[in-house]
This record gives sequence, structure tokens and C-alpha cells, in this order.
Amino acid sequence: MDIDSMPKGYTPGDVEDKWYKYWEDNGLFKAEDKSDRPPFCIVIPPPNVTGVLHMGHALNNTLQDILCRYKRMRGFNVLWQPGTDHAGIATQNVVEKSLAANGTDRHAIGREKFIDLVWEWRAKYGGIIINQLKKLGSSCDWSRERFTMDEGLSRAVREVFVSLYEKGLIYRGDYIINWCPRCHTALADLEVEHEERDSFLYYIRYPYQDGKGGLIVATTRPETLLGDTAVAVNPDDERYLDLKGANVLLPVLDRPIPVIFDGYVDKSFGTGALKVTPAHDANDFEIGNRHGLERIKVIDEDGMMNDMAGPYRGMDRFECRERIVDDLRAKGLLEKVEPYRNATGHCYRCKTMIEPLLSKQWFVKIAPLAEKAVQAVKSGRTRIIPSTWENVYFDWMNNIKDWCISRQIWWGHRIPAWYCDGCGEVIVAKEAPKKCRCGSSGLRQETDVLDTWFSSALWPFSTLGWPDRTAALETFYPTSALITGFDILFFWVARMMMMGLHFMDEVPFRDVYIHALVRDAEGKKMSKSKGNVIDPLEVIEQSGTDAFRFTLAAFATQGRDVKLSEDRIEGYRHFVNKIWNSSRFVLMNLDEDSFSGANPAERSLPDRWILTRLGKVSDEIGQALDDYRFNDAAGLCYQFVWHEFCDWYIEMAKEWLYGEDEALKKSVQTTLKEVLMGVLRLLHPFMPFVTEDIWQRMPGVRESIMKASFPVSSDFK
RNA sequence: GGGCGGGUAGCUCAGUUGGGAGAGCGUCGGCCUUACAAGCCGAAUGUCGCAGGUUCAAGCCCUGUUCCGCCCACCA
Repeated sequence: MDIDSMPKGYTPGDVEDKWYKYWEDNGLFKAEDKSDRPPFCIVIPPPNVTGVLHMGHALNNTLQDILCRYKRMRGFNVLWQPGTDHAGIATQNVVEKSLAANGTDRHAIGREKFIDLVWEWRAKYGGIIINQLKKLGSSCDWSRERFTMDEGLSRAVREVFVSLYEKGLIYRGDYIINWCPRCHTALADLEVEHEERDSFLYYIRYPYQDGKGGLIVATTRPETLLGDTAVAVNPDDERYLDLKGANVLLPVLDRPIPVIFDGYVDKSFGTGALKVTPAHDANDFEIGNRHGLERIKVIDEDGMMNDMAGPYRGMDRFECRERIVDDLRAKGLLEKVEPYRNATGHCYRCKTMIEPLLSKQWFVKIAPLAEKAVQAVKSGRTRIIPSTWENVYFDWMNNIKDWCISRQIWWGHRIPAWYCDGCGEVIVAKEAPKKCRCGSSGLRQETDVLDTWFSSALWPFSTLGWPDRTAALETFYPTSALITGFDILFFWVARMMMMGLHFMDEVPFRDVYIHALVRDAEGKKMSKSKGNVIDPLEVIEQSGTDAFRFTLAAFATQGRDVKLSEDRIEGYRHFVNKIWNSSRFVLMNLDEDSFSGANPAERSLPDRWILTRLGKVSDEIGQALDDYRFNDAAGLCYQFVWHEFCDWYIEMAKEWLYGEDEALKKSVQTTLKEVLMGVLRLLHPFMPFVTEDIWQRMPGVRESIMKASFPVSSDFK
């Protein structure tokens, strides 16, 4: 054979783009809405539209692609459904930053103009992440690409919102919520990160109204005392039994507030007396509800003290704290200050300290939805793999609280609710109503948008065409598997379960495979804000996509985090080269007869041995992939190809190839060809590019390796 | 406060029902043998965190303990 076109070393660069284009041009990633073949469907975890590829994406999408390519070779009608997420706050922040760089802000240009700008931004940068996924070799059906804000998905969002509202599962109400004074929006509980920080515990005396002594209260947030409407003690606390009906005077403001008794209060903490600020603390809010306390808001949406804060009006909340402590000390009301370490909530996007705030927001009543989602996993209709995550899932689902879905930002699905200027009626509808029932046409749409995860929760069915009953939906729902990191188990997976079960009456996926997080050298989560990311594209540039993918697969051990090692990538780059060169050897030792199709009457013992081994290993690798044991599958490939096929069989084959016995030679040539082609098929899910490149060099091959079947033992009988 | 994962060769990590301690990189010795020096052949390296227990047999099971990491949580 002529092997002049095969250089001694494999060079991935040019080859990869060529074959990716070939696959796309030949429609090899396309799924069929209707087919005789069994369906296999994965919906991609949609990356943020403004995002760039990071290691987490690389791992996540490599695993998905391995499964998809494997299943295609197994004869499945595979749909890997791609798309991107509008990523409300994240995207808005990015665009706002660029505005700030130009010395302006969104308020100066107005809502409509701002949203236009975000769409422009998306048009300009939204394709980046998609192209990067292609660099990875991702075999998505790109003809079906969706975006959470496109017309169809927006329709699904409105449909779901209205339906839940009509069933009483969405409501609007005054509650204490997590407010980010920087992003200027409410956040769901999940979007608040708790972080321990050094702080102080202040012991403050609230004088009794009747003048004798006072009640000492411990707090970490003295500035909120301006909004106190009670002091609570435990009803079983013998120290305070005689305070029934007593009032104390709020320090500084001298407002009388009652002493109340509530079982929530921990006798052993501080002095056993708790100041109650219903408008600025979630627990206090609950206590306030139980006792009918007034809610006095003293901090506004900017984190500044408002008119109710009296002399502290206009101060920043942290400045106010210092001032009020000084004043308390001056008045002799500050008993003592202890160093204290406690956890405070911070915005997951900008790390600003969260201010619990009384506010009118939209919520999803979640308990009824959670119930079915728990049952679906308990009954095995959806499997979570590895199963250790099931307990985490159950814990969260069983303690779930209502989901705050409104956000005070501009980029996102605007809540389909309208307020009537005439009668004050709230109209929730899929399309903008012309006029209210009262006859008034003065309707104003809700300015809030929905939490980004609201539309993501619909992803498994909205991308397939819901609310229309499309053929795709019929064929591919429920989807086969969801491949994702545990960091979005609650944000995304749990919510898809709930929405899927509610609207489709069926689980959104049969399997959920939870893979590890790729961490940095110190075991920390890689993130843009920490600046500790290793760029996957640089790795690809350096070592080639195939080696990179194989490394990720080999690292994807269930239940363990990945700390990426450059050395391992290097090792697998050598492996790719080994495959290249063994192919080169085989090709240069074959002749036309080897491809005639006629098997030799007899095979030598080594021939039979390697064929048997190939069949056995193929079965093991198939089983490993069926079980989502990617690292085992990769290890089996490595061991077999290098240490059995190359080190033993090829070395033995040389003797016969260069020997005198023509029959033996023919047998060996045929076996070499068969094993090589088997190996290429075996490796294709992991290393799509190099295997395709070699495959199409095999004389007689006219089709993509993607059309070949995954090898099984019966192929080599 | 609750839960989870991990401490295995110098480094990064595998180790599926208990029975051989492994891979990559690195190190040492020998090989430019016509597929591959990105390679081949050979070698060294580990009280598998610590202490007990079950067993004929434990890295793997049980108990305790220590260190690290993570997740969840309304103790002010």
C-alpha cells in the first residue's frame, strides 16, 4: 500500500476541521423525527449565550458526545438536542459592563433600547460557544438549535406560567426575599451563597418601659434594630417569665415595643432574648406573622437607610452599623461586643451581601410539584447515577420552599401579567390583553422578568416543540439521559423533573448521570471570577481534540472530582500517536487481497487470540459505556490497543509478514485489517477525528466511520 | 448543625461483588530492531491516613479516630 500520505507522526490540527465539516455536510448528526430505529436522546445543558468554553463544558460535552456516537453505532436514532441559555442576570451584567465602559448605564438608555442591545450582543457573541463545542467534536443536530428566548420557547414559557397560575401554583405576594442591592433584584434561596466571615456579636440593652433596668439582646446586625417591632424570648425561659405583657424601649428611637414569647428563640444563645425585625430577617418575618407584628422597613433597595431610620436616613447600611454602635456606646446601652464568626448571604453573581427585604414577588408553589418528582426517582422511573446523589436530591426536595421566580432585571422572559389602572385587577394571559374586564384599556405589563431557570426547567420538552404535539416530542420524550454536573442538580435537574412530570405527565429523562466538577490544582472550582481557568481550547491546540477527549473520559470517575493533569493529557497524546502509527504499519503491510473480503480458511493461534480478545474487550467497553463508567471504558481501550494489539500481536505478526509462508502471511494480513478496523470502531466515540481519518484511508472504504457499527464479540467469530 | 467525597509509588490519579497493588508522567539501565525515540525491552519505588474488628484472606466490609475538600441549613 502507498503510505506516502501518512507521515510518521499524527498532526491533529488540519484533520479535525476537515472531518467535522465532512460530518456536518453529510448530515451525519441529524436525527429523524420518525424512524424504525429505537430513539436515543440527550438534551444539552444549554451553555450561557455569552459564555466561553471552560473545562466543565469540555468534560460535560465530551461525555455526551461519547454516548451519542456510541449509540449511533449501536443503531439508535440519536438526537443530541443543542441550544443556549439566555442567562438573565449573567448576560445583563456583561452588557451593563460594556455600557459602563462607555460611561452610560441601562437606565439612561431605557428598557427597550437596552434589550435591543442585548440581542445585538447575542448576535455578535452568541455563536462563540457553539463553535467551541464544535471544536470538541460535538455531534449535535445543529439544525435543531434552540435558544431559551426564541419564539417557540418563549411561547412555552408563557403557556407554563399561565397554566400554573390558573391552577394556583403561581402566586404573587409580600414576602421576605433575598435582595441583591448591587444587581437590584430578588434572588432565589439557591442563588444566595453563604460564607463565614469574622464579625461581632453586639449585646444591646433595651430599657424596660417602666424604667427599671432593661433586657439585653445579642445581635450581629445592630443597624436593623431601627426596624425592630418586638423582642422575643422563649416561653420556657425562666429568666424572663415575669416579662409577660411588658414593653421595652427601642434604643435610640425610644419606640416602645412588646416583649413576646416564641418557641423559636434559643435560650442558650446570647442572652436568650432576640430582637425581632420582621422586614429584614426571614426568621423574624415568620415570628412577626405568628404574633401579628408590624413590619417596618428601614433599609431600601440600594442598601441605604430610608426615612424610617430616623437620624440614620441616607446612610449606607454598613456605615449605619458603625454609627449606631457608637451612639449606643455613648448612651451606655452597649453592654459588650464579642468577636463572632457567622455566615452571611452573598449574591452568587456579584458577591454583594444580600439584604433580606420585604417585597412583592412572584412565587411557584413548589411542594405539590416536588412530591411527584420525589416519587419518580423513588420508583426508578428516573435513575440518578451514581446513586449517592439520590439522597441529596431527596433531602432537598423534601425540604423545598416556594420558588421566587421574579427578577427585577430587564433581560429575560417578561412575566405575562398585566395590571389594570382602572380596577387594579391582575390579568395573567399568554398574549397581551386589549382591555380589562372593567372596560379599562389602561393596562401595564409587569416589569419583572422570570428567573432564568424557569425556562431551563422546560428545556427537555420545549426544545422538542411543546406545547405543540410534534413528531419529535412524540419520538424523543422522555429523553434517554441527562449528563450534567452536580452543581446544577437543584437549579436545573430537580426543576426539570417537576415541570416535566407536571406538563408531560412523564419524567423528562430516564437516566441522570452526574459527573464530577473539573477543579484547579488546589481542588477549587474553576471559575471566570476566580481567574483559575485552564482554557480547553489551548489544550486542544497543543494536544489535539482526540487526546483531550480521551483524557477527560479517563478522568471521569464516578463520584470524584477531576483535577486535570497536563501529564496525563501528554500521555494520551502519545496514545493517539500510537494508534496512528500502528495503522500506518498495518496499511503498509497489506495488499489488495487483504481487502477482497475472502477470509482465510485457517487462522493461526495468535490470529484467533487477538480476534477473541478484541471481541471480549469490545463487549466490556460497551458494557462500561452502558453503565456510564467512562474511565473504565477508556482504560480498557488503552490497555487493549497498546499492550495487546501493538505490543504483542503486531510484534508477532512481523515474523509471518516478513516470512516465507504465504498462507500464514495472508491470514495475518486479513487479521491485521480486521483488528485495526475493529479498533477504530471501538475508539471512534472517544476519538472521532483520528479514527475517521484512518478509516477513510482503508482501501475500499467509501463511508464515514460514523456509519459503521460498534464492534461486539460476535463480529469476530 | 446535617450530609457527601477523599487521604494508594516522587507528582496526578485508577482499583466493579474481599483472594495478583496498578496507570500516566518522572527516575535508573539497555536499545536509532525497516509503524511509532511521541518508540521498544528491562528495573526500582508503596506499613494502600491512623487504631481496632470480622475473615482462611481486607486498599476493598464493620467500629473508632485524624486531616483535607465539597454540599445543604433560619441560631440572632
